[in-house]
Amino acid sequence: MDSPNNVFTQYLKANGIRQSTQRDSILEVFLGTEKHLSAIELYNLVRRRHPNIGYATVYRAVKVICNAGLAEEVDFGDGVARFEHKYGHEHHDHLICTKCGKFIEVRQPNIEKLQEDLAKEYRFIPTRHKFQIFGICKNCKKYSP
Amino acid sequence: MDSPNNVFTQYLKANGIRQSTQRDSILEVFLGTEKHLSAIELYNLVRRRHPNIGYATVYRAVKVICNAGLAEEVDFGDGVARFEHKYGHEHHDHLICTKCGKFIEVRQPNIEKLQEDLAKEYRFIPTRHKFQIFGICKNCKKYSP
DNA sequence: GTGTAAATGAAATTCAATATCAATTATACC
DNA sequence: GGTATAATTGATATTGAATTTCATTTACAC
Repeated sequence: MDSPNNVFTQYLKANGIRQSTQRDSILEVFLGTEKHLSAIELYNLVRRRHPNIGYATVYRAVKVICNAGLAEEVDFGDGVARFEHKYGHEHHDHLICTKCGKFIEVRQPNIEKLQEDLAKEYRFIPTRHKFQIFGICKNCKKYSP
Repeated sequence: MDSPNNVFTQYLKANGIRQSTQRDSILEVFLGTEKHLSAIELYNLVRRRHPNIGYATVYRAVKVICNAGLAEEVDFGDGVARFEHKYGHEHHDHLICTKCGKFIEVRQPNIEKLQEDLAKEYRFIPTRHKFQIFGICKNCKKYSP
């Protein structure tokens, strides 16, 4: 099967990385969220189940999960690395409100075309992209005309 | 006239910020480069002329220059904030090689259209965007087939 | 089971970003 | 031009996330 857990196990085996109770729990908790979590936020969630887990363990596990292709880092420009897992998510981009900090996930298939065009022109092999639009969301617009 | 120096002076006046020898020099040195500089890199350049200038002064000046609309922050995902001035530059996006770290500036006017479409759909007022494509540049491709 | 190499968790370190504060300097007003 | 005062400067300290270190524990190949 192609469940995230199988993908993860296979990735670990293929790279000589051992399975561990902690890392499995971290992945499980991570997949159970639908948020963009920083390492510390995920650490705090995992600690509910494993009060003795160390921050470094969570920090390292997130890196492994990203390398396994199950998550990716997103950056909203506030100096904190956040991570979103890809289970049940298509790729998407973000509208980021510079007033309240909220972000909206958006899908824009046409951007793939732009990426291909640029890549071809520069003989560049693209692996991923980030497209972020900064501005004022409709709520913030309302309260400061 | 509309020279960067005039824009800067006007911005300062309009916002009750004083003119200073140091800040003027920082702007001058910054505009004289064509690179994406971190605050420390710019600091080291400015120090050639002003050996006694403090890092904090450069750091603060860069923020003011950005607020004046003369530069913007770019982020290549390495944890260091870099700045590029806009004098003689149109807006552009970046192809970033994940192997050698080099980046290519690209212009892609169609992306403005995408931004407008998304903004309209979500009633979002966009002020700027970042579009980054990560991948392997043609040089790195050559040396690792 | 046993040996060994990887993983863990606590703590220390690093480093950019940012804040603090006394001394200095630019500007508005006289 | 002189003066008051509020912003700027530069040295230094602080913050906070990211990352490293290392002794102990654990997974797993044999």
